[in-house]
Amino acid sequence: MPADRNDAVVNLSKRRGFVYPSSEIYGGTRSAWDYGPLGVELKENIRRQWWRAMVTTRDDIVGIDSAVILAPQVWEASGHVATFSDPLIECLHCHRRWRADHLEEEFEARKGRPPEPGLADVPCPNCGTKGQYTEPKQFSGMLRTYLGPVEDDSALHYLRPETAQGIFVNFLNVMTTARKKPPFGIAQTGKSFRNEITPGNFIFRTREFEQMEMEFFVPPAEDEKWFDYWLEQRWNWYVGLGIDADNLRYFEHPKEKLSHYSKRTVDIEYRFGFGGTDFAELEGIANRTDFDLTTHSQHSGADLTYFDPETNERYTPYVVEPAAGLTRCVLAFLLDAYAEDEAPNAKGVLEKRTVLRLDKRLAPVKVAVLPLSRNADLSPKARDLAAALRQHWTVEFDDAQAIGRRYRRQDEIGTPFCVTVDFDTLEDDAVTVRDRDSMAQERVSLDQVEAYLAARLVGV
RNA sequence: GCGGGUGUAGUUCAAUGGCAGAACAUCAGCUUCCCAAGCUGACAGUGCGGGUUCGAUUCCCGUCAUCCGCUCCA
Repeated sequence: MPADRNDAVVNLSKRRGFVYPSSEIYGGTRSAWDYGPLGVELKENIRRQWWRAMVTTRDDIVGIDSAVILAPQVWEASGHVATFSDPLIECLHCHRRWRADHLEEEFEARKGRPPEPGLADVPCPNCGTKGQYTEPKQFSGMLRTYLGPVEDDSALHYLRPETAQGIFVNFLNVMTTARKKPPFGIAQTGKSFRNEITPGNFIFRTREFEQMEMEFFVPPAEDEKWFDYWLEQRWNWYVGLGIDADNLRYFEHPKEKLSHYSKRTVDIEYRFGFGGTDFAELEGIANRTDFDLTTHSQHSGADLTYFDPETNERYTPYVVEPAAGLTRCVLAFLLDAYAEDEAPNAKGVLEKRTVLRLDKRLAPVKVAVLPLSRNADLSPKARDLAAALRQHWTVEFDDAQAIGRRYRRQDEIGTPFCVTVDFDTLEDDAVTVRDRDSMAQERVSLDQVEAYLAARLVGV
């Protein structure tokens, strides 16, 4: 049911306020999506868990928040201006589009001879027509903007296509001010922008998206050891937050298709199940070698080497980079949490129940306070309780319509606990706490509710 | 960007060259109401722009969005 599940999740996202089409009242723009009240909570909870796992619970990684718009020289040095664009050609006969370099290489490879320049003999893989293509057109993956009053070349700047470069250019700053030495890491989350040819599959591929990247600087000889370490760490992070391991897999990039900076790249893929995709990339772990620090050193003139006083050696650190898509994580966690089971209704008939089995740490709302009915005696008590709990967690108060309906509403957005104030509460000062997954209820005295929930909401 | 499909309440679907309907959802109210119950009521729609026509949601053109494919890899 992956296709149905995906439709259901897209639908739920809109209906309950996780994700909306961007600029919807003007017809929408396909480049991006907006995150609603629940979506922003989920996204920030994912970010918080990542930051906690990568930064605050470790003494070898620190965080930064660099600018989206960096000096244009950064992107020239990083190789993005040169290589982050593809030569696209179109067959004049069938109008299919191809990457000129790929077409040439594959054709020559089949003939078993070294590449010759030109596409004169190369047949269109679709219709077979030989050599009839438009001129190659450079399609840049970077978004441009012009800073200042004059739109000329000197004002041209780029929106970052990855957060990583903001880390590399701050390598010296961080190393000296945070007093770190390799192996150590610098982490950053934030927006990145890519002029994707085709955005699509809901929030999977958008032109504006969020990343969670960490650059781990290590002695050159230790790169492979740390690469394996992060491969395992990152897998465990997903599984630890509830992703079904059967829906994850590693994908080793073939050597000949590696990015310009990479010695080895392994993706962690999730079974998104969209359209033509089955598994698709959630996070890429790359061995960027000393490529970035070396090139920035050459272009800027800054010395980006590290001198190790213990071994008396000077070296340019190698970099192992786990780069995750935060917005893709939102989608993966939503898809993986979505479940339908059965629960009896008021008449004892089994009915479908939709429930997001999100990890408690990720759930957008932790507790819902629900007076059994809208009643002058119950409401004040329930509101006071909600206000008290709100000091610690995200809390919803809901007294509209039947109690069963309200439980289901909370199930659908993944709220782990519902606290019900009923007429007995007025006598015994106790409330009912209901668990999302088991639907089991427990009577807890009012002065114990906070402690009861705190014990079950650790690490949020 | 190219080829093909699709655009009707929040959602899922009807209908029509001449007043656009339903279900569910939402909101208000009633029933001491613990798992989507019942009853009453309310809000709410032809993606946008142009053309043909006395009249267009319906036919035509454009545009925007979306789905499938080529390509993009967080």
